[in-house]
Amino acid sequence: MGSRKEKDALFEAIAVMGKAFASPRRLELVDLLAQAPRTVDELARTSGQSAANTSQHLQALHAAGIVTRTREGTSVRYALAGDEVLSLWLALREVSVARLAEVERAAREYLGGDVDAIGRDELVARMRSGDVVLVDVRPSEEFEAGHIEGARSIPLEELEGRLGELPADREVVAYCRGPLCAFAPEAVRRLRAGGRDARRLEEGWPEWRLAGRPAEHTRAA
Amino acid sequence: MGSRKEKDALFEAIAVMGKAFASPRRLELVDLLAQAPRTVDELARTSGQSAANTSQHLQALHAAGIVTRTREGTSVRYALAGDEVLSLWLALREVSVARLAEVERAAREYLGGDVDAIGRDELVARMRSGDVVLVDVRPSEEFEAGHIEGARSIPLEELEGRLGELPADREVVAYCRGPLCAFAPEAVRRLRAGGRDARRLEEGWPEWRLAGRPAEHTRAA
DNA sequence: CAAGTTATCAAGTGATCTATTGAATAGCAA
DNA sequence: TTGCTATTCAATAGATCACTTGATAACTTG
Repeated sequence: MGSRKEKDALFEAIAVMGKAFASPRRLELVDLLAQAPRTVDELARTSGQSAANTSQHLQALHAAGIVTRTREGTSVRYALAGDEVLSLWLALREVSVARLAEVERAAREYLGGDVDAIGRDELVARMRSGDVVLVDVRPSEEFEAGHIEGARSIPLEELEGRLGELPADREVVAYCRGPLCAFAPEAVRRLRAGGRDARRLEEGWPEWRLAGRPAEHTRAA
Repeated sequence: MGSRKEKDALFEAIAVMGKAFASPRRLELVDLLAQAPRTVDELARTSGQSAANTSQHLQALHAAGIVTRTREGTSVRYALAGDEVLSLWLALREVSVARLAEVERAAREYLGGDVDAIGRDELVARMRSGDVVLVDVRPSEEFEAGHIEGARSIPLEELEGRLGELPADREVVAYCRGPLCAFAPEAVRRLRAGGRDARRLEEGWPEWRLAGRPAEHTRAA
């Protein structure tokens, strides 16, 4: 007890968890799983990498206890292992934005020009008074897996074709996967180009859910 | 904006932070720095690795924005970069204990048999009523850098020789670096062997400080 | 059962990471 | 300046990791 050898073994074991977060590909998978559980095939397609590679990374995440695995007929559905894991990922992301200038720079580059944002509480207040319409611009599967209460789903690609569905006299608030997701900023730009008054929600679905705000889950999380 | 290339760059940049937590040696350094700032030489000696290697790891941590560096005459003092970093480390450690059976096993092995623990609130209440004495069993430099209000410093190695300093009619509570530190459990065993009534505090100094509980900082953090 | 999907395995190659060694540099003190 | 200590640099060998390719296994459906 208490020896150097045992201490090394302990840190070695903890580093298994650290290593799981050491690959950009794996982080992208974690980020996708933070929205909704998915099959290997779906993950491979939306992250643009080969199925074999995706499967390997998912197994690494599984070995680190970060994701759970469920067989569903011919496919296997992976999901984040729990809310502690989700909040660990959000914390890692937040610290890296705060402390690494390169992350901040890459984020600005990826997101495009900044657009006006609205916070949680103001959104809730303005929804209650009915002068705002909330739009979830993520892919519809993610909306179906869970979304903010009262939101309607209009995936970004369909936005321009469905502008007519949105009342012209109300401000539109768009939200997406989170502060590092490009969907909502882009949606706001397109809405404005279409003559609407629009802002993005400061945060995304995972942050909202984790904060315990009103949400609707259509399928099991 | 919004392209695959830019998305990859973003995750690549975040993974820099993840990679910093991917090595057991670096985690040990972070864990030491969570107690108190230290010089390269001190870190190398207490972690039992070469100075060159320690320096390299510290540079990796610095590049990831996890530690800050200050020149002090002929030596360089490193410190954790902020409380967000500390809480990220604590979160990583906690999740790995919760989700990796191997970490839990290695911890049991390292800590030796379990000893009775006392929680924050009970400790505060019993200290107030004066029927408990709180002992910090970490090395004295760590105590000097900061400790729980009202604690007295008796480093583990000196404990047996200084048993006489402790009132025999009060229960002793020992605390150390945290739940994965072997000092406090070992101290409790030795105190009991010496005929004292003793328990360990459930948490360590970093958790206490981060929770905003009463603390004394003798030097700058 | 046969065909088709989905996921995993196995092997190999190039890239990255780790720890070591020995040398170089920066600051301090005599 | 000269010596001394603390830190960093540079080069290297060994280990580990990432991604590809091609084959295999699990399951569903016709």
